[in-house]
Amino acid sequence: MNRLMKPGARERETLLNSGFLASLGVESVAAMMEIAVIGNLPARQMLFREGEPADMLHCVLSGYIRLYKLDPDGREADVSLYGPGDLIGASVVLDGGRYAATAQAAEPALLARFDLRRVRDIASRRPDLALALVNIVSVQLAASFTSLADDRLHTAPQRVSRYLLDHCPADGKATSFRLPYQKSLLAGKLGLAPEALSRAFSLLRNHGVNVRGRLVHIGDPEVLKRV
Amino acid sequence: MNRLMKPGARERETLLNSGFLASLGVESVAAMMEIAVIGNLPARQMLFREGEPADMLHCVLSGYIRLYKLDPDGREADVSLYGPGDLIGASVVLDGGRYAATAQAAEPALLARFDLRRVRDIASRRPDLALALVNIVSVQLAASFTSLADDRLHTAPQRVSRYLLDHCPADGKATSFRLPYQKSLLAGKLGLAPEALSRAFSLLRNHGVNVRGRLVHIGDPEVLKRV
DNA sequence: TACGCGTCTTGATTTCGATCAAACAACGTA
DNA sequence: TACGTTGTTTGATCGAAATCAAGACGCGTA
Repeated sequence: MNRLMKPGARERETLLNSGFLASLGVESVAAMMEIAVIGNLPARQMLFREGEPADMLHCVLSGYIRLYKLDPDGREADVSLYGPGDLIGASVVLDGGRYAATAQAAEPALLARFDLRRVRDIASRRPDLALALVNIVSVQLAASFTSLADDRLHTAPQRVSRYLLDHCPADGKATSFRLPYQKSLLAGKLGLAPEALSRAFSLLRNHGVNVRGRLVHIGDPEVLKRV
Repeated sequence: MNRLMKPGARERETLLNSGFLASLGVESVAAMMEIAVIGNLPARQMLFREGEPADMLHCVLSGYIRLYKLDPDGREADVSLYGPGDLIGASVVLDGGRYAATAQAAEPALLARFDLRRVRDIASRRPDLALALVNIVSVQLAASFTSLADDRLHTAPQRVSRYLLDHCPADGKATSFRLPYQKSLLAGKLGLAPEALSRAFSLLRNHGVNVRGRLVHIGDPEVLKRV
Protein backbone atom coordinates (compact mmCIF):
# COMPACT_ATOMS: atom_id res chain seq x y z
CA MET A 1 0.00 0.00 0.00
CA ASN A 2 1.52 3.28 -1.07
CA ARG A 3 1.19 7.01 -0.45
CA LEU A 4 0.88 6.68 3.31
CA MET A 5 -0.15 9.86 5.01
CA LYS A 6 -1.89 11.40 7.98
CA PRO A 7 -5.65 11.71 7.62
CA GLY A 8 -6.81 15.01 6.11
CA ALA A 9 -10.17 16.67 6.67
CA ARG A 10 -12.02 14.44 4.19
CA GLU A 11 -10.60 11.24 5.61
CA ARG A 12 -11.34 12.31 9.17
CA GLU A 13 -14.90 13.02 8.15
CA THR A 14 -15.34 9.58 6.56
CA LEU A 15 -13.72 7.86 9.52
CA LEU A 16 -15.99 9.62 11.97
CA ASN A 17 -19.03 8.35 10.10
CA SER A 18 -17.64 4.85 9.84
CA GLY A 19 -19.74 3.07 12.44
CA PHE A 20 -16.49 2.03 14.01
CA LEU A 21 -15.45 5.39 15.41
CA ALA A 22 -19.05 6.58 15.56
CA SER A 23 -19.74 4.67 18.76
CA LEU A 24 -16.63 5.86 20.59
CA GLY A 25 -16.22 8.64 23.12
CA VAL A 26 -14.36 11.75 22.04
CA GLU A 27 -11.11 10.84 23.78
CA SER A 28 -11.00 7.43 22.14
CA VAL A 29 -11.76 8.94 18.75
CA ALA A 30 -8.88 11.33 19.27
CA ALA A 31 -6.56 8.52 20.31
CA MET A 32 -7.47 6.49 17.23
CA MET A 33 -7.14 9.49 14.92
CA GLU A 34 -3.72 9.99 16.39
CA ILE A 35 -2.49 6.61 15.19
CA ALA A 36 -4.47 6.45 11.93
CA VAL A 37 -2.57 6.29 8.68
CA ILE A 38 -4.27 6.73 5.34
CA GLY A 39 -3.21 4.88 2.26
CA ASN A 40 -4.62 3.87 -1.07
CA LEU A 41 -4.62 0.48 -2.68
CA PRO A 42 -4.76 0.05 -6.48
CA ALA A 43 -7.30 -2.36 -7.93
CA ARG A 44 -6.45 -6.06 -7.64
CA GLN A 45 -3.66 -5.42 -5.16
CA MET A 46 -3.49 -7.48 -1.95
CA LEU A 47 -3.91 -5.78 1.41
CA PHE A 48 -2.82 -8.86 3.34
CA ARG A 49 -2.66 -12.57 2.79
CA GLU A 50 -4.11 -15.47 4.73
CA GLY A 51 -1.65 -16.74 7.31
CA GLU A 52 0.46 -13.61 7.55
CA PRO A 53 1.07 -12.31 11.07
CA ALA A 54 -1.63 -9.72 11.68
CA ASP A 55 -0.21 -6.34 12.60
CA MET A 56 -2.71 -3.85 11.22
CA LEU A 57 -6.37 -3.00 11.61
CA HIS A 58 -8.04 -1.68 8.46
CA CYS A 59 -11.05 0.49 7.83
CA VAL A 60 -12.37 1.10 4.32
CA LEU A 61 -12.88 4.74 3.40
CA SER A 62 -13.78 4.24 -0.25
CA GLY A 63 -13.78 1.40 -2.74
CA TYR A 64 -14.34 -2.27 -1.96
CA ILE A 65 -12.14 -4.90 -0.37
CA ARG A 66 -12.79 -8.52 -1.14
CA LEU A 67 -11.93 -11.14 1.46
CA TYR A 68 -11.37 -14.67 0.23
CA LYS A 69 -9.75 -17.99 0.95
CA LEU A 70 -7.79 -20.17 -1.45
CA ASP A 71 -7.78 -23.90 -1.90
CA PRO A 72 -4.66 -25.88 -2.87
CA ASP A 73 -5.55 -25.65 -6.59
CA GLY A 74 -5.79 -21.89 -6.44
CA ARG A 75 -9.57 -21.64 -6.59
CA GLU A 76 -10.97 -18.76 -4.57
CA ALA A 77 -14.00 -18.53 -2.31
CA ASP A 78 -15.17 -15.11 -1.20
CA VAL A 79 -16.07 -14.93 2.46
CA SER A 80 -16.76 -11.23 2.87
CA LEU A 81 -16.90 -7.91 1.08
CA TYR A 82 -16.17 -4.59 2.76
CA GLY A 83 -17.22 -1.17 1.53
CA PRO A 84 -16.95 2.44 2.70
CA GLY A 85 -17.22 2.72 6.47
CA ASP A 86 -16.58 -0.97 7.15
CA LEU A 87 -13.94 -2.25 9.49
CA ILE A 88 -12.29 -5.30 7.94
CA GLY A 89 -13.29 -8.17 10.21
CA ALA A 90 -10.32 -10.39 9.55
CA SER A 91 -8.09 -7.53 10.69
CA VAL A 92 -9.42 -7.61 14.21
CA VAL A 93 -6.82 -9.97 15.63
CA LEU A 94 -5.82 -8.38 18.88
CA ASP A 95 -3.98 -11.34 20.32
CA GLY A 96 -1.10 -11.40 17.90
CA GLY A 97 -2.56 -14.05 15.63
CA ARG A 98 -2.65 -14.33 11.88
CA TYR A 99 -5.01 -13.12 9.19
CA ALA A 100 -7.72 -15.67 8.52
CA ALA A 101 -8.15 -14.83 4.84
CA THR A 102 -6.70 -12.82 1.99
CA ALA A 103 -7.84 -9.24 1.37
CA GLN A 104 -7.71 -7.75 -2.10
CA ALA A 105 -8.89 -4.44 -3.53
CA ALA A 106 -11.82 -5.17 -5.84
CA GLU A 107 -11.43 -1.62 -7.13
CA PRO A 108 -9.11 1.23 -6.19
CA ALA A 109 -9.59 1.77 -2.47
CA LEU A 110 -8.75 4.31 0.19
CA LEU A 111 -8.06 2.85 3.62
CA ALA A 112 -7.33 3.86 7.16
CA ARG A 113 -4.81 1.67 8.95
CA PHE A 114 -4.11 1.33 12.65
CA ASP A 115 -1.19 -0.45 14.24
CA LEU A 116 -2.76 -3.39 16.07
CA ARG A 117 -0.45 -3.23 19.07
CA ARG A 118 -1.29 0.39 19.61
CA VAL A 119 -4.98 -0.36 19.16
CA ARG A 120 -4.69 -2.99 21.84
CA ASP A 121 -2.88 -0.54 24.08
CA ILE A 122 -5.62 2.01 23.68
CA ALA A 123 -8.35 -0.59 24.09
CA SER A 124 -6.79 -1.85 27.30
CA ARG A 125 -7.10 1.66 28.73
CA ARG A 126 -10.37 2.69 27.11
CA PRO A 127 -13.13 0.09 27.39
CA ASP A 128 -15.40 1.93 24.94
CA LEU A 129 -12.98 1.02 22.14
CA ALA A 130 -12.85 -2.63 23.16
CA LEU A 131 -16.64 -2.75 23.42
CA ALA A 132 -17.02 -1.14 19.99
CA LEU A 133 -14.78 -3.84 18.57
CA VAL A 134 -16.85 -6.55 20.24
CA ASN A 135 -19.97 -5.14 18.65
CA ILE A 136 -18.48 -4.84 15.19
CA VAL A 137 -17.07 -8.34 15.17
CA SER A 138 -20.32 -9.75 16.58
CA VAL A 139 -22.31 -8.14 13.80
CA GLN A 140 -19.90 -9.57 11.25
CA LEU A 141 -20.17 -12.98 12.85
CA ALA A 142 -23.94 -12.77 12.53
CA ALA A 143 -23.57 -11.75 8.89
CA SER A 144 -21.29 -14.70 8.29
CA PHE A 145 -23.85 -17.03 9.88
CA THR A 146 -26.44 -15.61 7.53
CA SER A 147 -24.27 -16.27 4.47
CA LEU A 148 -23.58 -19.78 5.65
CA ALA A 149 -27.26 -20.53 6.15
CA ASP A 150 -28.23 -18.82 2.89
CA ASP A 151 -25.77 -20.94 0.97
CA ARG A 152 -27.23 -24.10 2.38
CA LEU A 153 -30.90 -23.20 2.27
CA HIS A 154 -31.52 -21.02 -0.76
CA THR A 155 -31.11 -21.35 -4.50
CA ALA A 156 -29.26 -18.81 -6.60
CA PRO A 157 -32.38 -16.85 -7.65
CA GLN A 158 -33.53 -16.73 -4.03
CA ARG A 159 -30.20 -15.40 -2.82
CA VAL A 160 -30.21 -12.76 -5.52
CA SER A 161 -33.77 -11.74 -4.62
CA ARG A 162 -32.82 -11.35 -1.01
CA TYR A 163 -29.83 -9.25 -1.96
CA LEU A 164 -31.98 -6.98 -4.10
CA LEU A 165 -34.61 -6.62 -1.40
CA ASP A 166 -31.93 -5.77 1.16
CA HIS A 167 -30.58 -3.06 -1.10
CA CYS A 168 -33.72 -1.20 -2.03
CA PRO A 169 -36.09 0.92 0.02
CA ALA A 170 -38.51 -1.21 2.02
CA ASP A 171 -41.61 0.81 1.19
CA GLY A 172 -43.02 -1.90 -1.05
CA LYS A 173 -42.99 0.25 -4.19
CA ALA A 174 -41.23 -0.19 -7.52
CA THR A 175 -37.68 1.15 -7.52
CA SER A 176 -34.53 1.43 -9.54
CA PHE A 177 -30.99 1.49 -8.23
CA ARG A 178 -27.44 0.97 -9.26
CA LEU A 179 -25.37 -2.03 -8.18
CA PRO A 180 -22.46 -0.71 -6.15
CA TYR A 181 -19.92 -2.93 -7.90
CA GLN A 182 -19.36 -5.34 -10.77
CA LYS A 183 -21.61 -8.34 -11.19
CA SER A 184 -18.72 -10.75 -10.95
CA LEU A 185 -17.99 -9.32 -7.51
CA LEU A 186 -21.61 -9.65 -6.49
CA ALA A 187 -21.55 -13.23 -7.71
CA GLY A 188 -18.59 -13.97 -5.46
CA LYS A 189 -20.26 -12.34 -2.49
CA LEU A 190 -23.32 -14.53 -3.01
CA GLY A 191 -21.20 -17.64 -3.39
CA LEU A 192 -22.04 -18.08 -7.05
CA ALA A 193 -20.14 -18.39 -10.30
CA PRO A 194 -20.75 -15.34 -12.51
CA GLU A 195 -22.72 -17.52 -14.92
CA ALA A 196 -25.09 -18.55 -12.15
CA LEU A 197 -25.73 -14.93 -11.21
CA SER A 198 -26.45 -14.11 -14.82
CA ARG A 199 -28.93 -16.96 -15.07
CA ALA A 200 -30.55 -15.92 -11.83
CA PHE A 201 -31.08 -12.40 -13.16
CA SER A 202 -32.57 -13.73 -16.36
CA LEU A 203 -34.96 -15.94 -14.40
CA LEU A 204 -35.96 -12.99 -12.22
CA ARG A 205 -37.15 -11.14 -15.32
CA ASN A 206 -40.32 -13.19 -14.91
CA HIS A 207 -40.66 -11.66 -11.46
CA GLY A 208 -40.44 -8.04 -12.45
CA VAL A 209 -36.70 -7.52 -12.29
CA ASN A 210 -34.96 -5.75 -15.14
CA VAL A 211 -31.22 -5.35 -15.38
CA ARG A 212 -29.24 -3.25 -17.81
CA GLY A 213 -25.58 -3.03 -16.95
CA ARG A 214 -25.44 -2.09 -13.29
CA LEU A 215 -28.90 -0.58 -13.34
CA VAL A 216 -31.57 -2.68 -11.67
CA HIS A 217 -35.28 -2.02 -11.83
CA ILE A 218 -37.63 -3.83 -9.47
CA GLY A 219 -41.25 -3.83 -10.54
CA ASP A 220 -42.79 -5.16 -7.33
CA PRO A 221 -40.83 -6.07 -4.21
CA GLU A 222 -43.73 -8.20 -2.97
CA VAL A 223 -43.43 -10.48 -5.97
CA LEU A 224 -39.71 -10.75 -5.35
CA LYS A 225 -40.25 -11.87 -1.75
CA ARG A 226 -42.14 -14.91 -2.99
CA VAL A 227 -39.45 -16.24 -5.35
CA MET B 1 -33.58 -23.88 31.39
CA ASN B 2 -34.18 -25.33 34.80
CA ARG B 3 -32.37 -26.01 38.05
CA LEU B 4 -30.69 -22.65 38.17
CA MET B 5 -28.01 -22.41 40.81
CA LYS B 6 -24.78 -20.80 41.85
CA PRO B 7 -21.67 -22.47 40.49
CA GLY B 8 -20.22 -25.20 42.71
CA ALA B 9 -16.61 -26.31 42.84
CA ARG B 10 -16.86 -28.46 39.72
CA GLU B 11 -18.52 -25.76 37.65
CA ARG B 12 -16.03 -23.15 38.77
CA GLU B 13 -13.23 -25.46 37.75
CA THR B 14 -14.68 -26.00 34.27
CA LEU B 15 -15.37 -22.31 33.82
CA LEU B 16 -11.81 -21.41 34.77
CA ASN B 17 -10.49 -23.71 32.07
CA SER B 18 -12.94 -22.41 29.50
CA GLY B 19 -10.66 -20.26 27.38
CA PHE B 20 -13.09 -17.47 28.05
CA LEU B 21 -12.24 -16.88 31.70
CA ALA B 22 -8.77 -18.30 31.24
CA SER B 23 -7.47 -15.10 29.68
CA LEU B 24 -8.90 -12.79 32.32
CA GLY B 25 -7.23 -11.22 35.33
CA VAL B 26 -8.20 -12.49 38.77
CA GLU B 27 -10.51 -9.57 39.57
CA SER B 28 -12.45 -10.00 36.34
CA VAL B 29 -12.73 -13.72 36.92
CA ALA B 30 -14.12 -13.01 40.35
CA ALA B 31 -16.57 -10.47 38.98
CA MET B 32 -17.79 -12.91 36.36
CA MET B 33 -18.05 -15.77 38.85
CA GLU B 34 -20.13 -13.45 40.96
CA ILE B 35 -22.81 -13.11 38.30
CA ALA B 36 -22.57 -16.63 36.87
CA VAL B 37 -25.62 -18.85 37.09
CA ILE B 38 -25.45 -22.54 36.30
CA GLY B 39 -28.28 -24.39 34.65
CA ASN B 40 -28.84 -27.52 32.68
CA LEU B 41 -30.67 -27.95 29.44
CA PRO B 42 -32.30 -31.25 28.47
CA ALA B 43 -31.61 -32.67 25.02
CA ARG B 44 -33.46 -31.01 22.14
CA GLN B 45 -34.51 -28.05 24.24
CA MET B 46 -33.98 -24.54 22.90
CA LEU B 47 -31.63 -22.19 24.71
CA PHE B 48 -32.76 -19.19 22.68
CA ARG B 49 -34.38 -18.50 19.35
CA GLU B 50 -33.29 -16.40 16.41
CA GLY B 51 -34.68 -12.89 16.69
CA GLU B 52 -35.32 -12.92 20.41
CA PRO B 53 -33.91 -9.96 22.34
CA ALA B 54 -30.53 -11.08 23.60
CA ASP B 55 -30.18 -10.78 27.35
CA MET B 56 -27.81 -13.60 28.31
CA LEU B 57 -24.30 -14.72 27.55
CA HIS B 58 -23.80 -18.48 27.57
CA CYS B 59 -20.80 -20.69 28.13
CA VAL B 60 -20.97 -24.45 27.62
CA LEU B 61 -19.73 -26.53 30.55
CA SER B 62 -20.69 -29.94 29.21
CA GLY B 63 -22.67 -31.32 26.32
CA TYR B 64 -23.11 -29.71 22.92
CA ILE B 65 -25.17 -26.78 21.72
CA ARG B 66 -26.15 -26.60 18.10
CA LEU B 67 -26.66 -23.21 16.49
CA TYR B 68 -28.84 -23.07 13.40
CA LYS B 69 -31.02 -20.90 11.22
CA LEU B 70 -34.41 -21.73 9.79
CA ASP B 71 -35.86 -21.00 6.40
CA PRO B 72 -39.56 -20.23 5.85
CA ASP B 73 -40.34 -23.92 5.17
CA GLY B 74 -38.80 -24.99 8.45
CA ARG B 75 -35.62 -26.48 7.02
CA GLU B 76 -32.61 -26.00 9.25
CA ALA B 77 -29.02 -25.07 8.46
CA ASP B 78 -26.43 -25.49 11.17
CA VAL B 79 -24.05 -22.57 11.46
CA SER B 80 -22.06 -23.53 14.52
CA LEU B 81 -21.56 -26.15 17.19
CA TYR B 82 -20.36 -25.40 20.70
CA GLY B 83 -18.84 -27.87 23.13
CA PRO B 84 -17.36 -27.83 26.63
CA GLY B 85 -15.42 -24.63 27.28
CA ASP B 86 -16.92 -22.71 24.36
CA LEU B 87 -18.58 -19.35 24.68
CA ILE B 88 -21.64 -19.27 22.46
CA GLY B 89 -20.81 -16.72 19.78
CA ALA B 90 -24.35 -15.67 18.96
CA SER B 91 -24.77 -14.76 22.63
CA VAL B 92 -22.19 -12.02 22.47
CA VAL B 93 -24.57 -9.18 21.71
CA LEU B 94 -23.48 -6.43 24.03
CA ASP B 95 -25.41 -3.64 22.38
CA GLY B 96 -28.89 -4.82 23.20
CA GLY B 97 -29.50 -6.55 19.89
CA ARG B 98 -31.12 -9.85 19.07
CA TYR B 99 -29.87 -13.41 18.76
CA ALA B 100 -28.73 -14.14 15.22
CA ALA B 101 -29.64 -17.82 15.27
CA THR B 102 -31.39 -20.50 17.30
CA ALA B 103 -29.49 -22.49 19.92
CA GLN B 104 -30.59 -25.99 20.84
CA ALA B 105 -29.10 -28.65 23.09
CA ALA B 106 -27.85 -31.46 20.87
CA GLU B 107 -27.55 -33.56 24.01
CA PRO B 108 -28.13 -32.80 27.69
CA ALA B 109 -25.97 -29.79 28.48
CA LEU B 110 -24.70 -27.89 31.48
CA LEU B 111 -24.31 -24.17 30.95
CA ALA B 112 -23.08 -21.06 32.66
CA ARG B 113 -25.19 -17.98 32.02
CA PHE B 114 -24.29 -14.35 32.53
CA ASP B 115 -26.67 -11.41 32.41
CA LEU B 116 -25.56 -9.42 29.36
CA ARG B 117 -26.16 -6.02 30.91
CA ARG B 118 -24.01 -6.90 33.87
CA VAL B 119 -21.36 -8.31 31.55
CA ARG B 120 -21.34 -5.02 29.71
CA ASP B 121 -21.08 -3.16 32.99
CA ILE B 122 -18.09 -5.20 34.03
CA ALA B 123 -16.51 -4.96 30.58
CA SER B 124 -16.84 -1.19 30.59
CA ARG B 125 -14.82 -1.08 33.79
CA ARG B 126 -12.44 -3.94 33.09
CA PRO B 127 -10.86 -3.83 29.62
CA ASP B 128 -9.38 -7.32 29.96
CA LEU B 129 -12.90 -8.73 29.79
CA ALA B 130 -13.80 -6.69 26.71
CA LEU B 131 -10.55 -7.69 25.02
CA ALA B 132 -11.15 -11.35 25.82
CA LEU B 133 -14.54 -11.07 24.16
CA VAL B 134 -13.00 -9.45 21.08
CA ASN B 135 -10.58 -12.34 20.79
CA ILE B 136 -13.21 -15.01 21.22
CA VAL B 137 -15.57 -13.53 18.68
CA SER B 138 -12.72 -12.93 16.23
CA VAL B 139 -11.70 -16.55 16.44
CA GLN B 140 -15.27 -17.60 15.84
CA LEU B 141 -15.51 -15.25 12.88
CA ALA B 142 -12.42 -16.86 11.41
CA ALA B 143 -13.95 -20.29 11.98
CA SER B 144 -17.11 -19.19 10.23
CA PHE B 145 -15.06 -17.93 7.28
CA THR B 146 -13.42 -21.32 7.12
CA SER B 147 -16.76 -23.12 7.03
CA LEU B 148 -18.02 -20.80 4.35
CA ALA B 149 -14.96 -21.35 2.17
CA ASP B 150 -14.97 -25.09 2.84
CA ASP B 151 -18.57 -25.36 1.73
CA ARG B 152 -17.81 -23.65 -1.52
CA LEU B 153 -14.47 -25.26 -2.31
CA HIS B 154 -14.52 -28.82 -1.04
CA THR B 155 -16.56 -31.93 -1.67
CA ALA B 156 -18.15 -33.94 1.11
CA PRO B 157 -15.31 -36.50 1.39
CA GLN B 158 -12.78 -33.68 1.47
CA ARG B 159 -14.61 -31.87 4.25
CA VAL B 160 -14.84 -35.07 6.25
CA SER B 161 -11.12 -35.76 5.76
CA ARG B 162 -10.24 -32.31 7.00
CA TYR B 163 -12.44 -32.78 10.03
CA LEU B 164 -10.79 -36.09 10.85
CA LEU B 165 -7.31 -34.64 10.39
CA ASP B 166 -8.19 -31.71 12.65
CA HIS B 167 -9.36 -34.07 15.35
CA CYS B 168 -6.52 -36.50 15.55
CA PRO B 169 -2.92 -36.10 16.71
CA ALA B 170 -0.77 -34.50 14.03
CA ASP B 171 2.17 -36.86 14.40
CA GLY B 172 1.50 -38.53 11.07
CA LYS B 173 0.87 -41.96 12.57
CA ALA B 174 -2.15 -44.22 12.48
CA THR B 175 -4.67 -43.45 15.21
CA SER B 176 -8.09 -44.28 16.52
CA PHE B 177 -10.46 -41.94 18.27
CA ARG B 178 -14.07 -41.52 19.21
CA LEU B 179 -16.34 -38.98 17.56
CA PRO B 180 -17.48 -36.58 20.27
CA TYR B 181 -21.12 -36.67 19.13
CA GLN B 182 -23.61 -38.30 16.84
CA LYS B 183 -22.92 -38.57 13.14
CA SER B 184 -26.06 -36.70 12.25
CA LEU B 185 -24.75 -33.79 14.30
CA LEU B 186 -21.39 -33.97 12.58
CA ALA B 187 -23.19 -34.00 9.25
CA GLY B 188 -24.97 -30.78 10.14
CA LYS B 189 -21.77 -29.15 11.28
CA LEU B 190 -20.16 -29.98 7.96
CA GLY B 191 -23.16 -28.73 6.02
CA LEU B 192 -24.17 -32.17 4.82
CA ALA B 193 -27.23 -34.36 4.94
CA PRO B 194 -26.62 -37.44 7.13
CA GLU B 195 -26.74 -39.62 4.02
CA ALA B 196 -23.94 -37.62 2.43
CA LEU B 197 -21.77 -38.05 5.50
CA SER B 198 -22.40 -41.77 5.47
CA ARG B 199 -21.42 -41.99 1.83
CA ALA B 200 -18.31 -39.94 2.45
CA PHE B 201 -17.23 -42.32 5.22
CA SER B 202 -17.79 -45.31 2.97
CA LEU B 203 -15.70 -43.70 0.21
CA LEU B 204 -12.95 -42.92 2.71
CA ARG B 205 -12.60 -46.64 3.43
CA ASN B 206 -10.48 -46.73 0.29
CA HIS B 207 -8.21 -44.21 1.96
CA GLY B 208 -7.57 -46.08 5.17
CA VAL B 209 -10.48 -44.84 7.26
CA ASN B 210 -12.54 -47.33 9.20
CA VAL B 211 -15.63 -46.42 11.14
CA ARG B 212 -17.62 -48.54 13.55
CA GLY B 213 -20.23 -46.62 15.43
CA ARG B 214 -18.48 -43.58 16.82
CA LEU B 215 -15.07 -45.24 16.67
CA VAL B 216 -12.86 -44.00 13.86
CA HIS B 217 -9.59 -45.58 12.83
CA ILE B 218 -7.25 -43.73 10.52
CA GLY B 219 -4.64 -45.89 8.82
CA ASP B 220 -2.47 -43.12 7.40
CA PRO B 221 -3.10 -39.39 7.85
CA GLU B 222 -0.86 -38.63 4.87
CA VAL B 223 -3.15 -40.56 2.55
CA LEU B 224 -6.10 -38.67 3.99
CA LYS B 225 -4.54 -35.31 3.24
CA ARG B 226 -4.49 -36.14 -0.45
CA VAL B 227 -8.20 -36.98 -0.81
C1' DT C 1 -17.61 6.29 -35.40
C1' DA C 2 -14.89 2.38 -35.35
C1' DC C 3 -11.87 -0.50 -32.76
C1' DG C 4 -10.51 -3.57 -28.98
C1' DC C 5 -10.67 -5.28 -24.48
C1' DG C 6 -12.96 -6.74 -20.52
C1' DT C 7 -17.42 -8.08 -18.75
C1' DC C 8 -21.40 -10.41 -19.21
C1' DT C 9 -24.62 -13.77 -21.24
C1' DT C 10 -26.08 -18.09 -23.28
C1' DG C 11 -25.73 -22.96 -24.38
C1' DA C 12 -24.24 -27.86 -23.48
C1' DT C 13 -22.52 -30.98 -20.35
C1' DT C 14 -21.25 -32.99 -16.00
C1' DT C 15 -20.85 -33.52 -11.22
C1' DC C 16 -22.25 -33.33 -6.63
C1' DG C 17 -25.30 -33.63 -3.07
C1' DA C 18 -30.38 -33.36 -1.59
C1' DT C 19 -34.28 -35.98 -1.31
C1' DC C 20 -37.26 -39.98 -1.01
C1' DA C 21 -37.71 -44.64 0.37
C1' DA C 22 -36.51 -48.68 2.61
C1' DA C 23 -33.48 -51.94 4.97
C1' DC C 24 -30.50 -52.33 8.87
C1' DA C 25 -28.12 -51.68 13.41
C1' DA C 26 -27.74 -50.10 18.15
C1' DC C 27 -29.56 -49.41 22.42
C1' DG C 28 -32.63 -48.84 26.41
C1' DT C 29 -36.68 -50.64 28.39
C1' DA C 30 -40.40 -53.70 29.63
C1' DT D 1 -35.08 -61.83 25.27
C1' DA D 2 -38.42 -59.40 22.53
C1' DC D 3 -39.70 -54.87 21.35
C1' DG D 4 -39.80 -50.13 19.90
C1' DT D 5 -37.40 -46.16 19.18
C1' DT D 6 -33.79 -43.72 17.19
C1' DG D 7 -29.79 -43.38 14.39
C1' DT D 8 -27.31 -45.03 10.28
C1' DT D 9 -26.57 -47.06 5.81
C1' DT D 10 -27.66 -48.07 1.04
C1' DG D 11 -30.06 -47.53 -3.31
C1' DA D 12 -32.43 -44.76 -6.92
C1' DT D 13 -33.72 -40.47 -8.67
C1' DC D 14 -33.70 -35.55 -9.28
C1' DG D 15 -32.30 -30.84 -9.37
C1' DA D 16 -29.07 -27.08 -8.84
C1' DA D 17 -25.03 -25.05 -9.97
C1' DA D 18 -20.01 -25.57 -11.64
C1' DT D 19 -17.52 -25.93 -15.61
C1' DC D 20 -16.22 -25.52 -20.43
C1' DA D 21 -16.84 -23.08 -24.62
C1' DA D 22 -18.53 -19.50 -27.60
C1' DG D 23 -20.75 -15.45 -28.59
C1' DA D 24 -22.73 -10.70 -27.44
C1' DC D 25 -22.57 -6.52 -25.23
C1' DG D 26 -20.78 -2.26 -23.17
C1' DC D 27 -17.48 1.05 -22.67
C1' DG D 28 -13.37 3.77 -23.06
C1' DT D 29 -10.08 5.30 -26.38
C1' DA D 30 -8.23 6.73 -30.64
